[in-house]
Amino acid sequence: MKKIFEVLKNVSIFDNIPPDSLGDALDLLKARKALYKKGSPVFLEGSPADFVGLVLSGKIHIIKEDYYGNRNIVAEVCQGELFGEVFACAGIAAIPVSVLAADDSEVLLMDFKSMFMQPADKTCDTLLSNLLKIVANKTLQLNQKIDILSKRTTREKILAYLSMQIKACGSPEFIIPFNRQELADFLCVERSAMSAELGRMKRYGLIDFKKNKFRML
Amino acid sequence: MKKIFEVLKNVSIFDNIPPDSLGDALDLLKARKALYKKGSPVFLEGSPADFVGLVLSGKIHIIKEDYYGNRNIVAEVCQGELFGEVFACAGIAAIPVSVLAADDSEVLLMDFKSMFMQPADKTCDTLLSNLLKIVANKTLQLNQKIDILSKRTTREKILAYLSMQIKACGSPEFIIPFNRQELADFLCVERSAMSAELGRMKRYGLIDFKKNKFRML
DNA sequence: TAATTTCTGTTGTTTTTACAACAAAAGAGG
DNA sequence: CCTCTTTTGTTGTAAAAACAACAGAAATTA
Repeated sequence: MKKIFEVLKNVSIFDNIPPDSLGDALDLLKARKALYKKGSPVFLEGSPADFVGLVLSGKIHIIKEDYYGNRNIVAEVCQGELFGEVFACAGIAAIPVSVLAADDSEVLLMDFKSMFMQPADKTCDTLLSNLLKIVANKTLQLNQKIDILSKRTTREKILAYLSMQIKACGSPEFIIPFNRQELADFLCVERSAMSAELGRMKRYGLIDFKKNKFRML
Repeated sequence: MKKIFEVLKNVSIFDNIPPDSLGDALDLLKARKALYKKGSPVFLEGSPADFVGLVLSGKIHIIKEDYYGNRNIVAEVCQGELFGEVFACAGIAAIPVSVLAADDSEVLLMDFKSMFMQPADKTCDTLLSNLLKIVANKTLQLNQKIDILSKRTTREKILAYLSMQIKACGSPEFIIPFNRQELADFLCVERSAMSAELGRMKRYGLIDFKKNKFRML
């Protein structure tokens, strides 16, 4: 349990909650730990939207599949990050995505319904306002993804994604968290076409890359 | 002022705020009314993200332009709907989109910063939790847009959009709120190509339409 | 109502992508 | 080290989209 607290200290939903109130907050949220093997489902599309997950270790992918089976990685959730909170907060019945463990992962499951039923409670108040900030930021992330997807050509999508990465890590050289297939899924383009386009961009002197290490020129 | 209250009654950010507290809430938010002519800017990209708008009448478009000038209508905001709240709640400095009046519009401008500085206030509490639900739902909307944009072909994008409309209005026959150019911008495809595709889909018996009235077959 | 402007549909050409099939490279396990 | 598997890059072909240019329809205004 001590290890959990170590992770929670750095999780923004618990910002401004004093360490000695953390246990209360977890009780309030009926928190419990669960383990998932790489590739196994955390939630399947259609599950009730009551529960929210916090990644204690490992990596979680939020996946949407269309009727042709094109996978779309909506988001990658890493240690200390939340998932499912949007569905819980929006008050919908079933989640419209699947959640899979991308690595062996430990997840803290929490019940958010309880949070909305305790007005004027200080801890609840803080959780609520932290949550608002988190959800708002997630919305901005989705906006970024829309920025990428609204580009017409594969090259523009790649450039939009890479520019985004540069901004995020502050350097023109960086390591992307996807392999080629995952990147293609994220950008919603064909892997082989993307690979070809990456090759052209390298020859053309726009970018350089080796495996997952990219550099803008 | 009475007319404003009439609109606010049905606005979900003021849900569960008793009518006699509404004035207090508006004071708290430093609300003031502003008028915008069709086509004129409400906020330009780069403006500070302190203010939030509520459409009292008319119609507002949230616009993002890429460096080639392809317009992308991120959202259409109608009477009784909020805009800019995500940027204010996320705590960023400048807004990354432009906001234009799509019609002559009345807007209620509010300062959200004040809301985060009044903990344990009942009205604030309610506003906060309403806001959370709103932002979460907006996130879901963006997810829907991503669902559309992640489709590879124009036809699939059109079908995804139309299916979405059917779900939203509960009938296979409906009127879309865009003209052809706006729809193309929303779907991030070429207008003429989309028009051609619509024609093919009609001839093929997939859909029927006349002007803005569509019907799925 | 006529003139003008805006919107929509059509068509041909060029560019880009999807698709498929395969080759090369990199990794994993024995 | 070799074999097997996975990942990545390459190429040719067919399909789709972007683009451009224009014609007809609809809406607006004088």
